Amino acid sequence: MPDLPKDLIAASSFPMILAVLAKGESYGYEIIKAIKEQSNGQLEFAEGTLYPILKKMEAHQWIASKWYKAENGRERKYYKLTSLGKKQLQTEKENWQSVNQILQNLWQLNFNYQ
Amino acid sequence: MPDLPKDLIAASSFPMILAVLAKGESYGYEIIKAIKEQSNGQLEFAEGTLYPILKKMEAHQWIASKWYKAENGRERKYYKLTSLGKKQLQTEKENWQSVNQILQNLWQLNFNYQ
DNA sequence: CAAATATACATAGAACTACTATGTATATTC
DNA sequence: GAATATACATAGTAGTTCTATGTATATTTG
Repeated sequence: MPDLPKDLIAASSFPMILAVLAKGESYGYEIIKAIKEQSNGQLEFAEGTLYPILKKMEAHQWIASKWYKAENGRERKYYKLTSLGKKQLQTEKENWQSVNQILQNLWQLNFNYQ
Repeated sequence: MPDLPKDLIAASSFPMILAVLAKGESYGYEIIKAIKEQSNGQLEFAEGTLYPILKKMEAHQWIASKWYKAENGRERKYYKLTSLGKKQLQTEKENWQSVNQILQNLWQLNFNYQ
């Protein structure tokens, strides 16, 4: 299967990451893994892609971070959704659903014309 | 309803325009109107947005254009899907459906946790 | 035990893209 | 005749993305 186009990955990155964090707080590396698993390997965010997004979300106050120490002593930066972030997740979802509905309707028309 | 984010509009522009042309050949201004109607006004491509996209699609040979003269004597540039374009429409659709499915699965998980 | 890999976070800047701003032009409406 | 709609077009600015590269430590492998 061909790689997904960059613009589509970019457009879905925010809703996707917010959705992962809605399941529970998580840290960068684990978020990457969760998305890879959820997409059966179709999507794999590089760290250099993910951390700027997390930084931006934090700047928007959609998420908040906190350092924790893992069992092996490693430091991990955990992110969790804020109430603002939950609202934004809802907004991202509605936006996506809107565009998706428009596309599905158009494709339905295409199908009917075939 | 708030405006849709630019990145989502950008990511969906190609599949959307290809889908409009799958219904039948059309010209620029009419494509803009078709999308506006199909989206109940949520989406409104500016000409400065549309024509570079059409140009790019033509460069990819997904569409072909031809000048026709309208009833009032005005020249119109009609675009139609090529067989390559039909394949690309299918690819765009599959890509979108892939990402959409990933998001819907994640949102389903979110819903179950609420 | 050393090398390789995995884990974990981070940022600069080059490359790329989008779309606004602006343009030309003619038909129609007010 | 002015305003608006219709019709097509492009340059270049602004913004964005993500690659490349970095630091660092734990674990696995040979």
